[in-house]
Amino acid sequence: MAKDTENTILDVARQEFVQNGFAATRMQEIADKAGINKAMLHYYFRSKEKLYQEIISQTLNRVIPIFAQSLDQDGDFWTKLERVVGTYVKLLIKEPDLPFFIMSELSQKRESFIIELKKRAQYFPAMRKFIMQIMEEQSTGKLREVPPVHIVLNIMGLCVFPFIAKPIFCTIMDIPEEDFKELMQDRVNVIMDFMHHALKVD
Amino acid sequence: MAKDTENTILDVARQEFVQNGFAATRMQEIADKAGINKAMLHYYFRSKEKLYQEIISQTLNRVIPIFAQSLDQDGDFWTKLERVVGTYVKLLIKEPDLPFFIMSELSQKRESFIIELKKRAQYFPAMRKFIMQIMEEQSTGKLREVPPVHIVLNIMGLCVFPFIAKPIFCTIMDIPEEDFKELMQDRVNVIMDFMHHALKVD
DNA sequence: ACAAATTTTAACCATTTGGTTAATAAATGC
DNA sequence: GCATTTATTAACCAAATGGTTAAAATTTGT
Repeated sequence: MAKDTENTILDVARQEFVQNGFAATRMQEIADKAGINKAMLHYYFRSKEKLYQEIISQTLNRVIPIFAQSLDQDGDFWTKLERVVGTYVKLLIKEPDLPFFIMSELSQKRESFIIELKKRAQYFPAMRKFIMQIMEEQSTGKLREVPPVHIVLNIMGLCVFPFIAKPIFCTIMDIPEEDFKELMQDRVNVIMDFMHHALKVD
Repeated sequence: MAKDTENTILDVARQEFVQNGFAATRMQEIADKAGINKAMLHYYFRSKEKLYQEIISQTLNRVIPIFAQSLDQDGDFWTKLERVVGTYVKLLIKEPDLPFFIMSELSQKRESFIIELKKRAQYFPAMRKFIMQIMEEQSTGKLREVPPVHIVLNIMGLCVFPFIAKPIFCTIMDIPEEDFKELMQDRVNVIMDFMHHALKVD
Protein backbone atom coordinates (compact mmCIF):
# COMPACT_ATOMS: atom_id res chain seq x y z
CA MET A 1 0.00 0.00 0.00
CA ALA A 2 2.88 2.34 0.80
CA LYS A 3 4.30 2.47 -2.70
CA ASP A 4 0.76 2.87 -3.92
CA THR A 5 0.18 6.08 -2.01
CA GLU A 6 3.55 7.43 -3.04
CA ASN A 7 2.90 6.77 -6.70
CA THR A 8 -0.58 8.23 -6.58
CA ILE A 9 0.90 11.39 -5.13
CA LEU A 10 3.54 11.55 -7.82
CA ASP A 11 0.98 11.05 -10.57
CA VAL A 12 -1.38 13.71 -9.31
CA ALA A 13 1.44 16.10 -8.47
CA ARG A 14 2.87 15.81 -11.94
CA GLN A 15 -0.48 16.65 -13.50
CA GLU A 16 -0.96 19.62 -11.22
CA PHE A 17 2.55 21.05 -11.57
CA VAL A 18 2.50 20.63 -15.35
CA GLN A 19 -0.88 22.28 -15.62
CA ASN A 20 -0.41 25.13 -13.17
CA GLY A 21 3.30 25.59 -12.63
CA PHE A 22 4.95 25.57 -9.24
CA ALA A 23 3.57 28.71 -7.66
CA ALA A 24 -0.05 28.16 -8.67
CA THR A 25 -0.15 24.54 -7.54
CA ARG A 26 -1.74 23.90 -4.13
CA MET A 27 -0.65 21.09 -1.86
CA GLN A 28 -4.25 20.74 -0.65
CA GLU A 29 -5.43 20.28 -4.24
CA ILE A 30 -2.90 17.51 -4.81
CA ALA A 31 -4.00 15.78 -1.61
CA ASP A 32 -7.68 16.05 -2.51
CA LYS A 33 -7.23 14.73 -6.03
CA ALA A 34 -5.10 11.90 -4.68
CA GLY A 35 -7.80 11.16 -2.10
CA ILE A 36 -5.44 11.38 0.85
CA ASN A 37 -4.64 13.61 3.77
CA LYS A 38 -2.40 16.57 3.07
CA ALA A 39 0.01 15.47 5.79
CA MET A 40 0.89 12.46 3.64
CA LEU A 41 2.50 14.73 1.08
CA HIS A 42 4.90 15.95 3.72
CA TYR A 43 5.30 12.49 5.17
CA TYR A 44 6.57 11.19 1.84
CA PHE A 45 8.23 14.24 0.33
CA ARG A 46 8.94 16.64 3.20
CA SER A 47 8.05 19.83 1.35
CA LYS A 48 6.38 21.24 -1.76
CA GLU A 49 9.81 22.16 -3.12
CA LYS A 50 11.13 18.59 -2.68
CA LEU A 51 8.04 17.10 -4.28
CA TYR A 52 8.43 19.45 -7.20
CA GLN A 53 12.10 18.56 -7.54
CA GLU A 54 11.12 14.91 -7.72
CA ILE A 55 8.67 15.62 -10.54
CA ILE A 56 11.28 17.58 -12.45
CA SER A 57 13.75 14.77 -11.97
CA GLN A 58 11.32 12.13 -13.21
CA THR A 59 10.34 14.24 -16.20
CA LEU A 60 13.93 14.81 -17.28
CA ASN A 61 14.64 11.11 -16.85
CA ARG A 62 11.77 10.33 -19.14
CA VAL A 63 12.63 12.82 -21.87
CA ILE A 64 16.37 13.28 -22.11
CA PRO A 65 17.39 9.62 -22.55
CA ILE A 66 14.81 9.13 -25.30
CA PHE A 67 16.19 12.13 -27.09
CA ALA A 68 19.84 11.26 -26.55
CA GLN A 69 19.46 7.61 -27.51
CA SER A 70 17.75 8.44 -30.75
CA LEU A 71 20.82 10.54 -31.59
CA ASP A 72 23.34 8.03 -30.29
CA GLN A 73 22.83 5.31 -32.85
CA ASP A 74 24.53 4.68 -36.17
CA GLY A 75 23.63 6.31 -39.42
CA ASP A 76 24.31 9.39 -41.48
CA PHE A 77 22.74 12.78 -40.78
CA TRP A 78 19.49 11.98 -42.54
CA THR A 79 18.99 8.66 -40.78
CA LYS A 80 19.57 10.26 -37.43
CA LEU A 81 17.38 13.21 -38.26
CA GLU A 82 14.45 11.05 -39.25
CA ARG A 83 14.86 9.02 -36.09
CA VAL A 84 15.11 11.97 -33.76
CA VAL A 85 12.28 13.94 -35.36
CA GLY A 86 10.06 10.88 -35.38
CA THR A 87 10.78 10.07 -31.76
CA TYR A 88 10.29 13.62 -30.65
CA VAL A 89 7.08 14.41 -32.45
CA LYS A 90 5.59 11.09 -31.39
CA LEU A 91 6.47 11.81 -27.76
CA LEU A 92 4.99 15.29 -28.00
CA ILE A 93 1.75 14.11 -29.55
CA LYS A 94 1.35 11.80 -26.56
CA GLU A 95 2.36 14.44 -24.01
CA PRO A 96 1.73 17.84 -25.56
CA ASP A 97 2.15 19.74 -22.29
CA LEU A 98 5.68 18.52 -21.76
CA PRO A 99 7.72 21.17 -23.58
CA PHE A 100 5.66 23.83 -22.02
CA PHE A 101 6.26 22.51 -18.54
CA ILE A 102 9.97 22.15 -19.07
CA MET A 103 10.42 25.59 -20.51
CA SER A 104 7.98 27.28 -18.24
CA GLU A 105 9.46 26.48 -14.89
CA LEU A 106 12.88 26.66 -16.46
CA SER A 107 12.62 30.39 -16.89
CA GLN A 108 11.30 30.97 -13.41
CA LYS A 109 13.11 28.46 -11.28
CA ARG A 110 16.19 28.52 -13.41
CA GLU A 111 18.85 27.47 -10.90
CA SER A 112 17.25 24.34 -9.53
CA PHE A 113 16.24 23.25 -12.99
CA ILE A 114 19.64 23.84 -14.51
CA ILE A 115 21.25 21.94 -11.65
CA GLU A 116 18.91 19.04 -12.28
CA LEU A 117 19.66 19.29 -15.99
CA LYS A 118 23.41 19.27 -15.47
CA LYS A 119 23.11 16.04 -13.50
CA ARG A 120 22.26 14.49 -16.86
CA ALA A 121 25.39 15.88 -18.51
CA GLN A 122 26.24 12.30 -19.51
CA TYR A 123 23.67 12.68 -22.26
CA PHE A 124 24.93 15.97 -23.68
CA PRO A 125 27.80 14.53 -25.76
CA ALA A 126 25.27 12.84 -28.03
CA MET A 127 24.20 16.31 -29.09
CA ARG A 128 27.73 17.56 -29.56
CA LYS A 129 28.66 14.46 -31.52
CA PHE A 130 25.67 15.15 -33.74
CA ILE A 131 27.03 18.62 -34.43
CA MET A 132 30.45 17.17 -35.23
CA GLN A 133 28.80 14.83 -37.66
CA ILE A 134 27.02 17.72 -39.35
CA MET A 135 30.34 19.52 -39.75
CA GLU A 136 31.94 16.42 -41.19
CA GLU A 137 29.20 15.83 -43.73
CA GLN A 138 29.36 19.50 -44.63
CA SER A 139 33.08 19.36 -45.25
CA THR A 140 32.70 16.28 -47.45
CA GLY A 141 30.07 18.15 -49.43
CA LYS A 142 27.11 16.02 -48.38
CA LEU A 143 25.30 18.87 -46.62
CA ARG A 144 24.92 22.51 -47.45
CA GLU A 145 27.00 24.84 -45.30
CA VAL A 146 24.64 26.25 -42.68
CA PRO A 147 26.06 26.94 -39.20
CA PRO A 148 25.49 23.65 -37.33
CA VAL A 149 24.28 25.38 -34.20
CA HIS A 150 21.53 26.98 -36.23
CA ILE A 151 20.66 23.66 -37.81
CA VAL A 152 20.13 22.17 -34.37
CA LEU A 153 18.08 25.20 -33.31
CA ASN A 154 15.99 24.82 -36.46
CA ILE A 155 15.32 21.15 -35.86
CA MET A 156 14.29 21.75 -32.29
CA GLY A 157 12.15 24.71 -33.23
CA LEU A 158 10.35 22.88 -36.00
CA CYS A 159 9.58 19.95 -33.69
CA VAL A 160 8.78 21.63 -30.42
CA PHE A 161 7.38 25.04 -31.23
CA PRO A 162 3.95 23.99 -32.51
CA PHE A 163 3.19 22.34 -29.21
CA ILE A 164 4.11 25.41 -27.25
CA ALA A 165 2.22 27.74 -29.54
CA LYS A 166 -0.84 25.58 -29.98
CA PRO A 167 -3.40 27.78 -28.19
CA ILE A 168 -2.26 31.06 -29.70
CA PHE A 169 -1.83 29.49 -33.11
CA CYS A 170 -5.25 27.84 -33.12
CA THR A 171 -6.87 31.11 -32.12
CA ILE A 172 -5.19 33.26 -34.74
CA MET A 173 -5.59 30.71 -37.50
CA ASP A 174 -9.11 29.80 -36.46
CA ILE A 175 -8.32 26.09 -36.23
CA PRO A 176 -10.28 23.93 -33.74
CA GLU A 177 -7.88 22.45 -31.22
CA GLU A 178 -9.13 18.97 -32.14
CA ASP A 179 -7.82 19.42 -35.68
CA PHE A 180 -4.43 20.28 -34.29
CA LYS A 181 -3.43 16.72 -33.47
CA GLU A 182 -4.23 15.76 -37.02
CA LEU A 183 -1.98 18.55 -38.23
CA MET A 184 0.80 17.18 -36.06
CA GLN A 185 0.47 13.71 -37.59
CA ASP A 186 1.80 15.12 -40.88
CA ARG A 187 4.44 17.06 -39.06
CA VAL A 188 7.26 14.48 -39.28
CA ASN A 189 6.97 14.33 -43.03
CA VAL A 190 6.73 18.08 -43.39
CA ILE A 191 9.79 18.63 -41.25
CA MET A 192 11.82 15.98 -43.06
CA ASP A 193 10.84 17.39 -46.43
CA PHE A 194 11.61 20.88 -45.26
CA MET A 195 15.01 19.99 -43.85
CA HIS A 196 15.86 17.94 -46.88
CA HIS A 197 15.31 20.79 -49.29
CA ALA A 198 16.95 23.28 -46.97
CA LEU A 199 20.15 21.31 -46.52
CA LYS A 200 20.69 19.23 -49.64
CA VAL A 201 23.55 20.34 -51.83
CA ASP A 202 22.38 21.94 -55.06
CA MET B 1 2.42 63.16 -10.61
CA ALA B 2 -0.61 60.92 -11.00
CA LYS B 3 0.27 59.54 -14.41
CA ASP B 4 3.79 59.15 -13.13
CA THR B 5 2.82 56.78 -10.34
CA GLU B 6 0.53 54.84 -12.62
CA ASN B 7 3.25 54.35 -15.21
CA THR B 8 5.84 53.39 -12.64
CA ILE B 9 3.46 50.74 -11.39
CA LEU B 10 2.85 49.45 -14.90
CA ASP B 11 6.56 49.32 -15.65
CA VAL B 12 7.47 47.44 -12.50
CA ALA B 13 4.44 45.17 -12.72
CA ARG B 14 5.31 44.18 -16.26
CA GLN B 15 8.84 43.25 -15.25
CA GLU B 16 7.59 41.22 -12.31
CA PHE B 17 4.80 39.42 -14.14
CA VAL B 18 7.05 38.61 -17.09
CA GLN B 19 9.78 37.32 -14.82
CA ASN B 20 7.68 35.36 -12.33
CA GLY B 21 4.32 34.72 -13.92
CA PHE B 22 1.04 35.66 -12.33
CA ALA B 23 0.93 33.33 -9.35
CA ALA B 24 4.50 33.89 -8.21
CA THR B 25 4.32 37.67 -8.44
CA ARG B 26 3.72 39.52 -5.15
CA MET B 27 1.83 42.78 -4.96
CA GLN B 28 4.09 43.89 -2.11
CA GLU B 29 7.15 43.29 -4.26
CA ILE B 30 5.71 45.45 -7.03
CA ALA B 31 4.94 48.20 -4.55
CA ASP B 32 8.41 48.04 -3.01
CA LYS B 33 10.23 48.12 -6.33
CA ALA B 34 8.02 50.99 -7.46
CA GLY B 35 8.81 52.79 -4.21
CA ILE B 36 5.19 53.29 -3.26
CA ASN B 37 2.59 52.03 -0.83
CA LYS B 38 0.86 48.81 -1.69
CA ALA B 39 -2.54 50.46 -1.40
CA MET B 40 -1.69 52.50 -4.50
CA LEU B 41 -1.76 49.37 -6.60
CA HIS B 42 -5.36 48.83 -5.61
CA TYR B 43 -6.16 52.50 -5.87
CA TYR B 44 -5.12 52.54 -9.51
CA PHE B 45 -5.91 49.00 -10.63
CA ARG B 46 -8.39 47.58 -8.10
CA SER B 47 -6.94 44.08 -7.98
CA LYS B 48 -3.96 41.94 -8.90
CA GLU B 49 -6.06 40.30 -11.60
CA LYS B 50 -7.00 43.65 -13.15
CA LEU B 51 -3.43 44.88 -13.05
CA TYR B 52 -2.30 41.70 -14.76
CA GLN B 53 -5.00 42.06 -17.38
CA GLU B 54 -3.72 45.55 -18.10
CA ILE B 55 -0.19 44.25 -18.63
CA ILE B 56 -1.45 41.53 -20.95
CA SER B 57 -3.43 44.09 -22.88
CA GLN B 58 -0.47 46.45 -23.24
CA THR B 59 1.81 43.63 -24.29
CA LEU B 60 -0.54 42.39 -26.99
CA ASN B 61 -0.98 45.96 -28.21
CA ARG B 62 2.74 46.26 -28.53
CA VAL B 63 3.34 42.97 -30.33
CA ILE B 64 0.39 42.10 -32.52
CA PRO B 65 0.20 45.31 -34.56
CA ILE B 66 3.92 45.18 -35.32
CA PHE B 67 3.52 41.66 -36.53
CA ALA B 68 0.33 42.28 -38.50
CA GLN B 69 1.57 45.47 -40.14
CA SER B 70 4.75 43.85 -41.34
CA LEU B 71 2.52 41.31 -43.11
CA ASP B 72 -0.01 43.82 -44.35
CA GLN B 73 2.14 45.66 -46.83
CA ASP B 74 2.76 45.05 -50.50
CA GLY B 75 5.19 42.57 -51.92
CA ASP B 76 5.50 38.95 -52.92
CA PHE B 77 6.02 36.12 -50.44
CA TRP B 78 9.75 36.67 -50.13
CA THR B 79 9.49 40.40 -49.58
CA LYS B 80 6.91 39.87 -46.87
CA LEU B 81 8.87 37.06 -45.31
CA GLU B 82 12.03 39.08 -45.05
CA ARG B 83 10.09 41.95 -43.52
CA VAL B 84 8.25 39.85 -40.99
CA VAL B 85 11.26 37.79 -39.96
CA GLY B 86 13.39 40.91 -39.64
CA THR B 87 10.80 42.72 -37.58
CA TYR B 88 10.20 39.76 -35.35
CA VAL B 89 13.75 38.79 -34.62
CA LYS B 90 14.67 42.42 -34.00
CA LEU B 91 11.81 42.76 -31.54
CA LEU B 92 12.80 39.56 -29.78
CA ILE B 93 16.44 40.53 -29.45
CA LYS B 94 15.27 43.68 -27.69
CA GLU B 95 12.72 41.87 -25.52
CA PRO B 96 13.78 38.24 -25.26
CA ASP B 97 11.36 37.41 -22.45
CA LEU B 98 8.32 38.38 -24.47
CA PRO B 99 7.44 35.11 -26.19
CA PHE B 100 7.94 33.29 -22.99
CA PHE B 101 5.59 35.55 -21.11
CA ILE B 102 2.91 35.35 -23.74
CA MET B 103 3.04 31.61 -24.03
CA SER B 104 3.55 30.96 -20.38
CA GLU B 105 0.49 32.57 -18.93
CA LEU B 106 -1.41 31.59 -22.03
CA SER B 107 -1.37 27.96 -21.07
CA GLN B 108 -2.35 28.54 -17.48
CA LYS B 109 -4.79 31.41 -17.68
CA ARG B 110 -6.06 30.41 -21.05
CA GLU B 111 -9.53 31.97 -20.98
CA SER B 112 -8.67 35.52 -20.03
CA PHE B 113 -5.73 35.57 -22.41
CA ILE B 114 -7.68 34.16 -25.33
CA ILE B 115 -10.43 36.69 -24.68
CA GLU B 116 -7.89 39.48 -24.74
CA LEU B 117 -6.40 37.98 -27.89
CA LYS B 118 -9.74 37.78 -29.65
CA LYS B 119 -10.29 41.48 -29.00
CA ARG B 120 -7.51 41.99 -31.54
CA ALA B 121 -9.26 39.85 -34.15
CA GLN B 122 -9.01 42.82 -36.50
CA TYR B 123 -5.37 41.89 -37.00
CA PHE B 124 -5.90 38.21 -37.77
CA PRO B 125 -6.91 38.63 -41.45
CA ALA B 126 -3.38 39.79 -42.24
CA MET B 127 -2.24 36.31 -41.34
CA ARG B 128 -4.97 34.60 -43.35
CA LYS B 129 -4.26 36.83 -46.32
CA PHE B 130 -0.63 35.79 -46.09
CA ILE B 131 -1.70 32.15 -46.29
CA MET B 132 -3.86 32.92 -49.31
CA GLN B 133 -0.88 34.55 -50.95
CA ILE B 134 1.24 31.48 -50.29
CA MET B 135 -1.41 29.31 -51.93
CA GLU B 136 -1.54 31.63 -54.94
CA GLU B 137 2.20 31.66 -55.42
CA GLN B 138 2.23 27.91 -55.06
CA SER B 139 -0.42 27.44 -57.74
CA THR B 140 1.48 29.72 -60.11
CA GLY B 141 4.56 27.61 -59.51
CA LYS B 142 6.55 30.24 -57.68
CA LEU B 143 6.70 28.30 -54.41
CA ARG B 144 7.13 24.63 -53.67
CA GLU B 145 3.96 22.89 -52.52
CA VAL B 146 4.22 22.63 -48.75
CA PRO B 147 0.98 22.92 -46.73
CA PRO B 148 0.70 26.66 -46.01
CA VAL B 149 -0.30 26.14 -42.42
CA HIS B 150 2.93 24.27 -41.85
CA ILE B 151 4.89 27.01 -43.60
CA VAL B 152 3.49 29.53 -41.15
CA LEU B 153 4.22 27.21 -38.23
CA ASN B 154 7.76 26.81 -39.51
CA ILE B 155 8.34 30.52 -39.83
CA MET B 156 7.05 31.18 -36.34
CA GLY B 157 9.03 28.31 -34.90
CA LEU B 158 12.27 29.36 -36.52
CA CYS B 159 11.88 32.92 -35.25
CA VAL B 160 10.47 32.43 -31.80
CA PHE B 161 11.71 29.10 -30.53
CA PRO B 162 15.34 30.04 -29.86
CA PHE B 163 14.22 32.73 -27.44
CA ILE B 164 12.02 30.33 -25.54
CA ALA B 165 14.64 27.62 -25.43
CA LYS B 166 17.60 29.83 -24.66
CA PRO B 167 18.41 28.57 -21.15
CA ILE B 168 18.03 24.89 -21.92
CA PHE B 169 19.81 25.27 -25.23
CA CYS B 170 22.75 27.18 -23.80
CA THR B 171 23.17 24.58 -21.07
CA ILE B 172 23.10 21.57 -23.33
CA MET B 173 25.28 23.14 -26.01
CA ASP B 174 27.62 24.71 -23.47
CA ILE B 175 27.22 28.19 -24.92
CA PRO B 176 27.58 31.19 -22.58
CA GLU B 177 24.33 33.13 -22.54
CA GLU B 178 26.24 36.24 -23.60
CA ASP B 179 27.17 34.59 -26.88
CA PHE B 180 23.54 33.86 -27.52
CA LYS B 181 22.62 37.38 -28.59
CA GLU B 182 25.42 37.27 -31.11
CA LEU B 183 24.02 34.02 -32.46
CA MET B 184 20.65 35.70 -32.86
CA GLN B 185 22.14 38.53 -34.90
CA ASP B 186 22.82 36.04 -37.71
CA ARG B 187 19.43 34.51 -37.24
CA VAL B 188 17.53 36.59 -39.83
CA ASN B 189 19.95 35.59 -42.55
CA VAL B 190 19.97 31.96 -41.52
CA ILE B 191 16.19 31.80 -41.49
CA MET B 192 15.87 33.53 -44.86
CA ASP B 193 18.46 31.24 -46.40
CA PHE B 194 16.79 28.24 -44.87
CA MET B 195 13.33 29.17 -46.04
CA HIS B 196 14.59 30.07 -49.47
CA HIS B 197 16.14 26.69 -50.06
CA ALA B 198 13.22 24.88 -48.49
CA LEU B 199 10.58 26.55 -50.60
CA LYS B 200 12.16 27.48 -53.90
CA VAL B 201 10.99 25.45 -56.87
CA ASP B 202 13.60 23.02 -58.11
C1' DA C 1 -6.87 81.68 0.74
C1' DC C 2 -9.73 77.98 1.10
C1' DA C 3 -12.91 74.29 0.01
C1' DA C 4 -13.19 70.18 -2.70
C1' DA C 5 -11.20 66.57 -4.95
C1' DT C 6 -7.35 63.63 -5.56
C1' DT C 7 -3.36 61.04 -4.06
C1' DT C 8 -0.79 58.63 -0.54
C1' DT C 9 0.09 56.32 3.75
C1' DA C 10 0.01 53.27 7.92
C1' DA C 11 -2.40 50.08 10.28
C1' DC C 12 -5.58 46.33 9.82
C1' DC C 13 -8.21 42.25 8.29
C1' DA C 14 -9.66 37.81 6.41
C1' DT C 15 -8.16 34.08 3.92
C1' DT C 16 -5.08 31.05 2.08
C1' DT C 17 -1.25 28.13 2.36
C1' DG C 18 2.73 25.32 3.49
C1' DG C 19 3.82 22.88 7.21
C1' DT C 20 3.54 20.54 12.11
C1' DT C 21 1.88 17.63 15.85
C1' DA C 22 -0.08 14.36 18.59
C1' DA C 23 -3.06 10.79 18.54
C1' DT C 24 -4.96 6.68 15.89
C1' DA C 25 -5.05 2.83 12.70
C1' DA C 26 -2.73 -0.65 10.14
C1' DA C 27 0.97 -3.62 9.13
C1' DT C 28 5.03 -6.26 10.50
C1' DG C 29 8.09 -9.22 13.07
C1' DC C 30 8.66 -12.47 16.56
C1' DG D 1 -1.00 -12.64 20.43
C1' DC D 2 1.67 -8.74 21.33
C1' DA D 3 5.20 -5.13 20.86
C1' DT D 4 7.19 -2.27 17.46
C1' DT D 5 7.32 0.04 13.46
C1' DT D 6 4.93 2.27 9.63
C1' DA D 7 1.10 4.71 7.58
C1' DT D 8 -2.74 7.92 8.11
C1' DT D 9 -5.71 11.37 10.02
C1' DA D 10 -7.77 15.61 12.17
C1' DA D 11 -6.79 19.62 14.32
C1' DC D 12 -3.78 23.25 14.60
C1' DC D 13 -0.17 27.00 13.64
C1' DA D 14 2.51 30.76 11.84
C1' DA D 15 3.60 33.28 7.92
C1' DA D 16 2.33 35.28 3.76
C1' DT D 17 -0.75 37.58 0.86
C1' DG D 18 -4.45 40.16 -1.47
C1' DG D 19 -7.28 43.52 -0.14
C1' DT D 20 -9.60 47.37 2.93
C1' DT D 21 -10.12 51.56 5.65
C1' DA D 22 -9.78 55.78 7.69
C1' DA D 23 -6.97 59.41 8.21
C1' DA D 24 -3.28 62.55 6.36
C1' DA D 25 -0.99 64.98 2.69
C1' DT D 26 -1.17 67.09 -1.68
C1' DT D 27 -3.22 69.18 -5.69
C1' DT D 28 -6.74 71.73 -7.97
C1' DG D 29 -10.34 74.97 -8.96
C1' DT D 30 -12.15 79.35 -7.71
